[in-house]
Amino acid sequence: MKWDQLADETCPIARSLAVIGDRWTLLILRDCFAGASRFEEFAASLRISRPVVAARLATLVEQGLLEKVAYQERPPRHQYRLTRLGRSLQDLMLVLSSWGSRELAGGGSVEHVHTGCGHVFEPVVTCSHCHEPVDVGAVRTRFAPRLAKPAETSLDVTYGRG
Amino acid sequence: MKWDQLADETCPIARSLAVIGDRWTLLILRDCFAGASRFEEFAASLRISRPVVAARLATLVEQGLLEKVAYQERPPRHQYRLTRLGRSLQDLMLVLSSWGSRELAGGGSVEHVHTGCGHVFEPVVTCSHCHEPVDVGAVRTRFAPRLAKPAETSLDVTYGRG
DNA sequence: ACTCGTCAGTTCATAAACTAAACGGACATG
DNA sequence: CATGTCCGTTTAGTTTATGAACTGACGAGT
Repeated sequence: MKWDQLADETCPIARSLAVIGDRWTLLILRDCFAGASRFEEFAASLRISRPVVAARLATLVEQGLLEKVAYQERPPRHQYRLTRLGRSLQDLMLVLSSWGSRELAGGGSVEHVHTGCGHVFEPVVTCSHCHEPVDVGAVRTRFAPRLAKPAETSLDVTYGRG
Repeated sequence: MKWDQLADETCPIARSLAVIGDRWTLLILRDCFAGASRFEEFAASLRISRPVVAARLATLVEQGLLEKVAYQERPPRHQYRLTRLGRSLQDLMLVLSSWGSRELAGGGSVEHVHTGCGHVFEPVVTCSHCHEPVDVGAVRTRFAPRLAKPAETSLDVTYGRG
């Protein structure tokens, strides 16, 4: 499988990763959520090579996660801003941040404040039907019936085989 | 910044990506959640080069997300199974899958069933304090006070500058 | 006018990562 | 003894990323 064929996969995880699965893309988006908007900010924050910053920003604009907005004409200057689609990754960023803080060495160096209630919080993934937190192991994933097809390997199983 | 320095960052998103930010790692983990456990299953499912499959599985074992368990001695055969740490990525996988289904072309080709209530559901990220869904834009991220330090660029802002 | 600095990239040569294809060993089957 | 399966490794070639330097448009200072 080539990287750029991933977008054509049926699996939504594969399609998501085709957009944000690049090594640096989520770090660029993190900086966007943190308020960064200019080329030099991303380059300084990530300390990766400038061609890569330029390439990633270009594809993010192309994919509609960021938009390039001119804020002055002379000299031409613009900022990269999150679109609605880009902002829709907030849930993912929260869960990713929370996982790293909870599970990895280094601990929780950042806090998230819910402006709705004003408190520091951790994201809790709940069920849209019963509103209870979704416990580890309490999920089965299957092909949606309308698209069911003979799969190469069945996905209609829980994890852990033996 | 080099890829392998990411694990030493303060930011939990950077540290998370040091573990799962590789191009293929989340696809391998997806297959694990779907029940895959053997080398040939991963190689067939991902259709990426076998050395990369071997390398990714090895680092996942090293990082403690998978464990390599012998299931027969002669010939020596083993399976890769999710550890507790690996299973703790369930939330992330759900949110990633849901985002792809909702926001990207291709639609929702898989469904998640919550075995707690028995219904098909979408993951909803809620606030651990007030239990309300966390709306887009309703989050501020800041350095945790005990680790507050003069940041190169302040992270204590919401997204969208101008 | 001349030099310096900022911003947003691009170009270039080199270094790292990935790739397909073939090979290896340890066994099982026929 | 030949073939097949499983789990990789080796090899050689291609792709991608890297740091460093460069371009170009402009503004500020002298």
